[in-house]
Amino acid sequence: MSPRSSAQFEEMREEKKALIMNTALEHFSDYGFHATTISHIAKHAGISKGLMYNYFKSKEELLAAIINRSLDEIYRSFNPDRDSTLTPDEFENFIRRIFAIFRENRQFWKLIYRVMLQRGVYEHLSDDPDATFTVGGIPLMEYSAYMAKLMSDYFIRKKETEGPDFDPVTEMLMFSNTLKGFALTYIFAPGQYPDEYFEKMVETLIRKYR
Amino acid sequence: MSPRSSAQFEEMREEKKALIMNTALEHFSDYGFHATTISHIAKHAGISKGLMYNYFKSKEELLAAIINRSLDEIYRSFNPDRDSTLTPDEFENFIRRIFAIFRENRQFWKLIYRVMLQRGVYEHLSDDPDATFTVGGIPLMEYSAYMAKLMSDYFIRKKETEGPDFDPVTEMLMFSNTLKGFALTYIFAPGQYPDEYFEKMVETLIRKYR
DNA sequence: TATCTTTGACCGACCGTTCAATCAAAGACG
DNA sequence: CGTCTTTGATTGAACGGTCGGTCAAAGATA
Repeated sequence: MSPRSSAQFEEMREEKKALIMNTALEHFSDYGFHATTISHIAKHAGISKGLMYNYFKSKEELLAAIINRSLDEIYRSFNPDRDSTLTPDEFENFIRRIFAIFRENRQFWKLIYRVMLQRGVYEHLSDDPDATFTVGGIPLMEYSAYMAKLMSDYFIRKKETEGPDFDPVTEMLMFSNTLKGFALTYIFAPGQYPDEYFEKMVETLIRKYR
Repeated sequence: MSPRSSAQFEEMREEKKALIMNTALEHFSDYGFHATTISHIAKHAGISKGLMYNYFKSKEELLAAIINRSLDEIYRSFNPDRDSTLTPDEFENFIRRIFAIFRENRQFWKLIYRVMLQRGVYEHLSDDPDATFTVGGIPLMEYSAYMAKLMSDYFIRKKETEGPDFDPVTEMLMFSNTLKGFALTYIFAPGQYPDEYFEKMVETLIRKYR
C-alpha cells in the first residue's frame, strides 16, 4: 500500500467497479445470468476480460455485489417506521413508494425476478456466506418477514373498522398478488400500457385497499 | 421409410419423443434453458445423448416442440365459444378454467415464464419459421389478441349494468394483473399458501369481477 | 444377411478464469 | 530538471473444462 493510494485512488477504483456493475446489471437483467458472458460485459464496459478479475473475484461475486448495492439503494430510499404499526397514511405512502422503487430500479427488479426464479443460481449464492444478502444490515429474509408482518397486522386491524364480513387474509392476498401482477407487467412490459394507467392503478389500489 | 414402419412403429416413436419431451420439460422448467444440458436430459430419459438427435434436430427444436405440444393440450381443454361474446357465466367459467390450467400444467407455465422473460431465447425461436407457435392452428399472437378483445368487450359491456362510476379499463387492468400475480405465486411458490386459499381466491375473484 | 436403432467417443467452439508480460505514471535520487 | 526505480492497472494468450452436435461402429431385429 503506497501512501498516495488512499483517497482519490480508492475513489477511482470504486468508480470503475460501478461502471462494471452497471454494465453487468444491464446484461444480466436482459439476458439472464448464464447467457451473459464475462467477455460481453468486459467489451461493453470498455475493458479487457482479465481486468474484470481485479475488481471481482468471480462472475458470481459480481452478481452478488450488484444485488447488494441495489438492496442498499432501495433500503435508503424506503424506510417506513420500524418498531411501529402502519397507519392508513403510511400504508398509502407504502404503495406509492413501492411503485416508485419499481420505476427507479427497473433493471434491478428484472434481474431479481430472473435470478430468484432460476433454481441453481440463487441456491448457489445462498451457499456462499460472503454473499448473504442484507438490507440495511438486516438479513434479507428477516427483513422480508418483518415487512410481511407489518402488512398482515394492518389488514387484521382493518377488520375492526370494516365489519365482520371483512376477511383480512383474503383481502391481504388479493392486495399483495395484485401488486405482484402489476410489478411483473411494469417491469417486463412497461410499454404495454401508457404511464398514466400505472398512475391510475396506484390510486385504484389505494382506494380499494387502504 | 420401411413399409412396416407405418402404424405401430410410428406410435413407438411418438412415445419415445414424448418421454424425451417430458424429461426435458422438467429440466428446462426447473433450471432454465441454458443451464440444462442435453446430456442430463438424455441420462434422465434413459437414452444416449446421440439418440436425442434422431428425434429432435437441435436443443432449440426440442424446446419448440415442448411448447407447441403444451399449447395444443391447453387449447383442447380450454375453448370458450369463439365468434361470440362472453356471458357472465362464461366469464366465471373462464376464471375457473384458467386456474385449473395453471394447476394441471404447472411445469409448462414455469417454462413459459422463464423462456418468455429471457431475451434471446424467445427471439431466437421467433426467428425460426418452423418454430412459430400456434394454438389450435392459429398463431399464438393472434390468439392472444383475440382473447384480450373478448375480455375487454366483457368489461365494456359491464359498464351498462354497473353505472357511470364503473371504469372498464381500470377494472380490467385490476382483474388481469391480479390474475397474473396469483399465477406467479401459484406457479413458483405453490406451497406458500394452503390449497384452500387459492380456491378461496378463485371465488373472491369471481365475486369481485364477474 | 440386410436394415434399422442406438451408442458413446469424439470434435470444434466457447466458457470462466489465470497469469506472464506490458506500460504509463508517480516517487526517489542527484 | 533529468534519470532511474517502483508500482499497480491493464492486456490478451492460454488453460482446463463443458457444451451442443456428429458419426463410425456395435447391437438388435427379422
